[in-house]
Amino acid sequence: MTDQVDRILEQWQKEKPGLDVSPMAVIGRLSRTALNIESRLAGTFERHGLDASTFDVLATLLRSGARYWITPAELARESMISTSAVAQRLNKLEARGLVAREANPNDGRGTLVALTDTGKKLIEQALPDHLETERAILSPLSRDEQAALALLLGRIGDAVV
Amino acid sequence: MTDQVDRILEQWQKEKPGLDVSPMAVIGRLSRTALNIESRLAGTFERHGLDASTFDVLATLLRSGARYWITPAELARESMISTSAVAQRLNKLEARGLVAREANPNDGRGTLVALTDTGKKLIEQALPDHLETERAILSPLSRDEQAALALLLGRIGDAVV
DNA sequence: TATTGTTATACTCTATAACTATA
DNA sequence: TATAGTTATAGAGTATAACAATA
Repeated sequence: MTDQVDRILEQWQKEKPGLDVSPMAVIGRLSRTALNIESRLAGTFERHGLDASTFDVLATLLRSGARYWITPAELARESMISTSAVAQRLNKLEARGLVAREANPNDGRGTLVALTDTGKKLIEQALPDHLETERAILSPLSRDEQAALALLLGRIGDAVV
Repeated sequence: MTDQVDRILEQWQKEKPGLDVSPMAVIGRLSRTALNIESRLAGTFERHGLDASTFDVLATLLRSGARYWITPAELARESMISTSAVAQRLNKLEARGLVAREANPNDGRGTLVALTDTGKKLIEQALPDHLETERAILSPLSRDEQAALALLLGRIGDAVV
């Protein structure tokens, strides 16, 4: 049962016999798995008229509490993008009537963002479908194996971040 | 030892208590880890005047055998992008003198691509540095743990692809 | 002066479609 | 007709820098 990464490792082995390319086995699979997952999730998003970055914003707003408003700066931090990218995402979402912007009463320079009723309805419809896709992706692994995977990834993440 | 993903899960737990968001623990960490790794690898590439896609092409050429030429179609397959994207990548690499294109003697329609001496030198310098970065990223895990991680990722990949 | 947020701008990357040349 | 590869084009997404308003 060889996969694409196995073939690549064999090529390296043949071409550069002295080189220890074993890290590629792990990181190569990680990258390719992430890419594959991304494209599978994209299918679910599309069924709801969303894409990954739109879902990201709406989900962040939903989980931050239906009755709260959050600032563009917080959104930027959550999504690891610039505040300018956030402004441009919000422009689109606002045009579609999915989010609303209001002046921040505590800071005249600021803005607060929240889901509209339409936006809330949309993300609440998409979320269970999204989770179902994630569950399907992970289904080849037992619960314990999923937990082990999360733990190993967390150990790398701690060091990387 | 809570991380970003833990915080997100707690938010969901609070806001949607009935919802089983456990798949997010795994897939969220996988996505974020992949992103972090990507940005760390980018640093190494940059030190050699490369980026991920450039490295990708040069490494594919190197491991396919120094004395062989490969077709743009093969490059597209390896990198999972369109042949048009390959042509545009090759234009840049050719302009920098890192790859050479020649007519395919066996097929008048075709092109064959190979590393130039300069390109070979560059990728052979970058490769050990790249592997060192990958090793550093994986260093929090023992050899066995790295193997276990690769295996778990492979099990997901098999199902996804 | 520093900070929040938006916009103007430019850049990078990509895929689709049109095109050339050959099979 | 089908295929290999390139180019022209347009679209998506981003960040940097400039800007306005307020702290």
